[in-house]
Amino acid sequence: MSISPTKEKFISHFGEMGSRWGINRTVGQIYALIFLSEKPLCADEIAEELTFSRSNVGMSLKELQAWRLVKLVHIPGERREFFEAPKDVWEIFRNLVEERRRREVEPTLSMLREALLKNDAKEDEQYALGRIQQMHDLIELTSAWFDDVEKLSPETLQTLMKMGSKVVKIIEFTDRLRLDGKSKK
Amino acid sequence: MSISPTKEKFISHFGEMGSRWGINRTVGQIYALIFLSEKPLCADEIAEELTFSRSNVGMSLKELQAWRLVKLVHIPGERREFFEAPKDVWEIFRNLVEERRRREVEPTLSMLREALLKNDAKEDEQYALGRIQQMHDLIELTSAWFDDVEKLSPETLQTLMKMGSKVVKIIEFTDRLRLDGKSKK
DNA sequence: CAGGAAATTCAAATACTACTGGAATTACAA
DNA sequence: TTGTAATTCCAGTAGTATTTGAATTTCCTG
Repeated sequence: MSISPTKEKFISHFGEMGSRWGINRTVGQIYALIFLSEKPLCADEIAEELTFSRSNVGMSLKELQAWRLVKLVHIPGERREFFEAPKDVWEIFRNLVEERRRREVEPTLSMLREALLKNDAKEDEQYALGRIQQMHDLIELTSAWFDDVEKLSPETLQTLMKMGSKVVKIIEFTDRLRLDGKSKK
Repeated sequence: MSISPTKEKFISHFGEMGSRWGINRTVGQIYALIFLSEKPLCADEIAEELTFSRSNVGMSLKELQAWRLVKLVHIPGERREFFEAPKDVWEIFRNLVEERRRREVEPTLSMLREALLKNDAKEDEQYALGRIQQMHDLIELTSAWFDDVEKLSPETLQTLMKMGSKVVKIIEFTDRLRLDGKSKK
C-alpha cells in the first residue's frame, strides 16, 4: 500500500512541525499516518509505510501513548498491537493541552511558587520577585481557566469561540440589567 | 555581580524548558535573565553573567528579537545595544502566541487548505480528507477566536478568564431574555 | 510446556545542533 | 576619513539526539 501525494504532504509537514514542538520528526510522521488512517495500524505496517526500523517505530509509539495521542487497541483474532487516534478532534486537542500542562506548566508553577514562598524579601531582589509574581499569576490564571472551560461540551465550546469577544458585550448587557441602573466601574 | 539562588533557579528552569519549546537552552536562560532584570542588559553583561561566549549571546539575542521576546533599547551616552523584556506580562503572552501562530499555525493551515482544495475526491481518500477537514476547522476556529479576544484589554481578559465557564450561564440567561420564552435549541 | 511471533531493550554508528574563538564587517565619534 | 568599539559571520569542535540491528524478553498457541 503506497501513500497518496496529499497524505504524504500531510505526513511530512507533521514531521517538520514535530521538531518545533519537542517531539521528533519520526514521532510526528507516525502520528500523522495514524491520524489519517481509518483503521488502526500496527507497528509493522507503519515501519513498512514510512521505512523506519521496527524498533524506531516501537519507541515512537510508546512516546505517542505517553502523550495520549494514540491509543492501543486490540483486534479480535490478531496477536499484534494496533494503534489509533481519537476520532474526535476536540478530544485530541484537550489531551494535548492537558499533557502539556502536566509536563511543562505544573513544574514551572511549582518553581515559581517556591521562589515566592521561601523569599525573605532581600532588598536587591524586589524587582525580580515582582516579575516572578506577575508570571506566576498569569500562568495560574490561564491554567485555571482552561481547567474550567475544558469541561464544556465541544458544541458549547464551539459556540462560545464563534462568539469570540462578543461575549463581553453580552455580559455587559446582563450586568446592566442586574445592577439595574447603578453605575459600575 | 553574581546571581542570587532564586534567580539562578529561575534561569536554569527556563533553560530546561526552552529545549522543549524548540528554543535552545542558551536562549532560554538569556531570556530569563533579561526578564528578571530591572534595567536593560547588554551582550557583555549577559555573557559574563552566564559565562557564554560573546558570539553565542549575540546569536541568541537575535533569535529572541525575532520572537519579539526582547526589544532593543538605546541608552543615552552608551554605544552598545541594550535589551529588555516588555514590562507587561500580557503583552509578552500575546507576542508569544502571535509569533507562534505566524510560524507554525499559518503554514499548517495553508497546507491543510491546499490539500482540501486540489482534491478531486478519489474514492479511497475520503476518510483522510474528512480528517484533514476536521483538523482544519478546529485550528481555524481556535486561531480566529484568539485573533478576536487578544484585542481586549488585559483587564477585560482577566475578568473574563476568572469567570471561566460561568460565562455560559450568563449567556444562557441573556438568551432566555432575548428569546422571551421561545424554546431554543 | 515447547516453539515461535511479536515487542522491548541496548549499545554502537550516524546525523544533527549548539557553541566557541577568531576574522571580517559595520557603525560611530572625533 | 580614520580609529575604535561593537556586532556579525564563519569554520571547526564538542556535545546531543536519533536511528538502527542484534540480543533479550514476553506472551500467545498448539
